[in-house]
Amino acid sequence: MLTKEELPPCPVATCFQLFGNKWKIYIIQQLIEQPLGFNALHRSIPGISQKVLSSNLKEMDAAGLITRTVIPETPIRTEYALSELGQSLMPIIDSLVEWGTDYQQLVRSS
Amino acid sequence: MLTKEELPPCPVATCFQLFGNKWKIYIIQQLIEQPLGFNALHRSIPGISQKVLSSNLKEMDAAGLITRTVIPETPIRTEYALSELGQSLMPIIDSLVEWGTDYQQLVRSS
DNA sequence: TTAGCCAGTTACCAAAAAGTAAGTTGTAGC
DNA sequence: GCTACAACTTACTTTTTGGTAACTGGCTAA
Repeated sequence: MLTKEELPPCPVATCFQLFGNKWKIYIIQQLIEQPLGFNALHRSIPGISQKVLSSNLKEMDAAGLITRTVIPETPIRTEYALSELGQSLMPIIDSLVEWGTDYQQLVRSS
Repeated sequence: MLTKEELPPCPVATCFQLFGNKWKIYIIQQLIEQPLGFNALHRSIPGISQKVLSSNLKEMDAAGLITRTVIPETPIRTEYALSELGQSLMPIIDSLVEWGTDYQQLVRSS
């Protein structure tokens, strides 16, 4: 979670700080389906670099949106999953998908 | 509205292209209250520069989210207002405000 | 005629975000 | 000992975005 000092006064700005870029939303969308390891996540999001994936995962973990679990299998794996807080974003994601889909149809039919 | 070529395949990416930065959301939030002229809008959003306001308004007008009306009063004014499409974003804004507020309370109480 | 308001634009600079590609650590199987 | 895989990190460059501040141009009221 953010500290009180990092928290913007505006609720919407808070949202943007936490998940206001396309990569974070894509990561959340992937993790809705199932928990994934780093490389699996990397493969499932076309175009993202390892560097950007890594930094976004760190920020989302710090924000409390996802969990990072090291699994002592062989080879050792790291599993990223949505936290409860992350799950609570699903209605927002859903409404974005719905609105975006409607807009696409509007454009395509014009 | 965007053209078919500018439209990303992913609905969420479409959303980000149209209103995926804090300034655009702030602009929409201001215009929910009432239509505003350029300078009034500029004064009502602390920290935004005229340049960035101007370019964001252009993009949002092109996307069909807002309307731009020149009013032949003296002095001549330009009025920016939410279009019907822009109004349809209100549920998303509302859910962002709600989620952001909840998160803020979580942080403040921890 | 000069000062002021509205609605911007322009040129230039700084900061933030993202892309590229190679390197690192650790473990395991052959 | 070599190869492979998972999970990253690092150094460097490019692109995008945003900020500063000054300027334009139409109109008006004193």
